[in-house]
Amino acid sequence: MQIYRGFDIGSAKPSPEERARVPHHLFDIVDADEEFNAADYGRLAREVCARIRKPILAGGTFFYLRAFLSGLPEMPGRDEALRERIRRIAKTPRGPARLHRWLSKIDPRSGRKIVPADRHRVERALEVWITSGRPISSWEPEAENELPAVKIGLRMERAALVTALDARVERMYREGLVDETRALLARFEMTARPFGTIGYREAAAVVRGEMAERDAIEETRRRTRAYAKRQMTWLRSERNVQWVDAGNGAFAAALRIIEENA
RNA sequence: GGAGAGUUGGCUGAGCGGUCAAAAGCAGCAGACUGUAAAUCUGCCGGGCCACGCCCUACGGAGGUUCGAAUCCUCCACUCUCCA
Repeated sequence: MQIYRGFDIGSAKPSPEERARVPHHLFDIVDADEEFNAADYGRLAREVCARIRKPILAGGTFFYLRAFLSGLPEMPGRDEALRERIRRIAKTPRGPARLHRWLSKIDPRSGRKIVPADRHRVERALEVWITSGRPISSWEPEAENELPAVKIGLRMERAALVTALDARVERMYREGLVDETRALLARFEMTARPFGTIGYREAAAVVRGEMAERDAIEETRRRTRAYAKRQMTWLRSERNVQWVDAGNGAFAAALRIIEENA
């Protein structure tokens, strides 16, 4: 989210002061209507990190982290025209089931792993098949060549986390998330990707008069909590994570871990 | 004071004699994650078991009708709307 120019409040970008103090990279690098994905991020991040002595990655988009640390298999990229065709089929009555049957036929392994309702994954798997003639599951991830890194996971008691999350959403709306969204909607199509994300999806509904701000805040809080939970799930299965309690001592504890591993 | 509507699992809310431990959504918990990833999706979700079957407790309370009730009847309690 923070790669998108103009999507500042809802993506909780660090302030200009913070960014002046510590050089930040790969923030504000694309507009909302430009195509950008995890593979792009992984490539760019590797380039940037090669120039930096001690790069620190901060964030919770762990798929992007993986794309950076481990890289994604060398398979075909995104084909917008093709995706459009697949999506058209998906919109027909029994579309999703048909697409999934097709997938199961050309790639039984993916058919088993991906459920028909998971439209993004069904779409991508078919896209890879159509453009390359190879099932997506035949591309093995590069074996164990993860970039060396010290992984520090912040940990917080659930109740305190929820309180902090709620306050964060409240603050975003107070700081003008709806106005920011209105201005962005004037520049980009409503279908642009970032308008579908937590915070912006609801703020956009407010701008369009489809949702009361109170309800939008509630919905954004809900989705934020669910997102935090997904991040925890991901982090729990991530290997070699060193856990640090969030709060006052966190920074010092993290530094200690980094020095020990230097 | 009169007329009507309602009381369902943590919440919202279906059900209107059996197939109901009770739809659906939310919340909660767990999980997945190969180019949309702050996206997309999955499972569990009253309790207890020697668990693909059984037991217990459940649909405001107490009785009743029935082979059988969340569903019908009676009374009670509470809530809401309208008329006074």
